[in-house]
Amino acid sequence: MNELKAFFKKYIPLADTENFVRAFDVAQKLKKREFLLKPAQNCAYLAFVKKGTFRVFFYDKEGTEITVWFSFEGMMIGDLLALFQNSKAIFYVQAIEDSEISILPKNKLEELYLKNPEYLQFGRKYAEYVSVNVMKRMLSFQTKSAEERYIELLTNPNYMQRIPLKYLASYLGVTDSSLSRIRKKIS
Amino acid sequence: MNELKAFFKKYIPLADTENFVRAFDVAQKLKKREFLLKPAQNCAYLAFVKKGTFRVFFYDKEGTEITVWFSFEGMMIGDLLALFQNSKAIFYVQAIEDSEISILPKNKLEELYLKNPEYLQFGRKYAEYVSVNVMKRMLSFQTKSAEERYIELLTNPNYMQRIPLKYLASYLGVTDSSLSRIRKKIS
DNA sequence: TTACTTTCTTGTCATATGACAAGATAATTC
DNA sequence: GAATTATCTTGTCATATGACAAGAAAGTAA
Repeated sequence: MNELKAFFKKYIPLADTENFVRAFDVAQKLKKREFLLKPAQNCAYLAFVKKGTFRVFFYDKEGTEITVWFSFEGMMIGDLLALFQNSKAIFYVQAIEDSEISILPKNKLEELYLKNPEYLQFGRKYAEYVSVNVMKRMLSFQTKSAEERYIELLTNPNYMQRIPLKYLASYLGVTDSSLSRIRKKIS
Repeated sequence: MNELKAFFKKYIPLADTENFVRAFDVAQKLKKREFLLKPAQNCAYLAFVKKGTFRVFFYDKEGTEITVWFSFEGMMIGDLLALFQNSKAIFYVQAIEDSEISILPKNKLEELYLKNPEYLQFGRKYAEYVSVNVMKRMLSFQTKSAEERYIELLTNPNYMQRIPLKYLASYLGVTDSSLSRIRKKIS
């Protein structure tokens, strides 16, 4: 549970994380390519990545896979769009490597809220944390070229060493041939 | 206060909005082009637009104005990136027309939290609401062309009739000459 | 009105990217 | 190891967009 405590300490400071962290289910394993979630499924939970890598993606109207988000160990993963809208899952969530997660079911979370209103802060802080991340990513789309966005990722070995180019390309908003050319140009 | 109640009813259902809405300060007027906020200022509040139009913008490294967001009457406005990060303002918030706002100061909000833990849900629901909006805008950048994004806006007369092309252009992530050409092509 | 400022359009040229296709390279499975 | 699949690179061509500049149109103020 130490990784989880570290996550909260870093991103979502709470007065008492101990009990909160216990609300997560025991770890669960997923093989490479296995799905944690598919569209239309019930997604009333958040998952914490203990090991491995996940991606969130969907198919656009042309049938092309669009990767929206990645999560590496120490981060949360889920269909946040659905979670925050209280809808069924919209995206696929898939393990890119053999992975291990702990799940925090929504109903357990609500039990905690009743026990201790201080935990109500979790929901707010987490949503604010997500907002900030998505805003930054949106701004990078609005103001930077694919090349600049790629260069930003270069500093993070997780993206460079663990994510296949084709996933990275759609995450950056370009085709894989374009990203391949960008790569060539930079090196 | 009816517009405010309508906002909460529509976007952030709370058991009791009455007292919550009273926490907003009395209306305040801003002339066209006037600033509600500038970078580095204290932004410990959220504003509700009773009348008029606002935009959130900044200058990129080339010195070009980039408009990040618009708000029309019935919507909230503020430097949410700063608000959620507890930092000083990062963006300019400017009235595009003569406008009227009501401010909800953060400290008043916190008083309410103590009075009634139910209000703690506001912070979460608002941040989730913002997340969803920003995610959708991010997805539209990731998967759509400037032309498609512009076509989406066509259905909303607020954007078409009240926002100068040059603001719209940077909001869509293109130059104003490009947007002018897109417009021509469509008509 | 007249002058001035702001906003929008258009022209030219260079470049980035997409679509599509063919191969090359690497990884996985049997 | 061989076969198969997955991943990445490269070529060609068409198009969208940016940079820059000039001018038209609309709005604002004296």
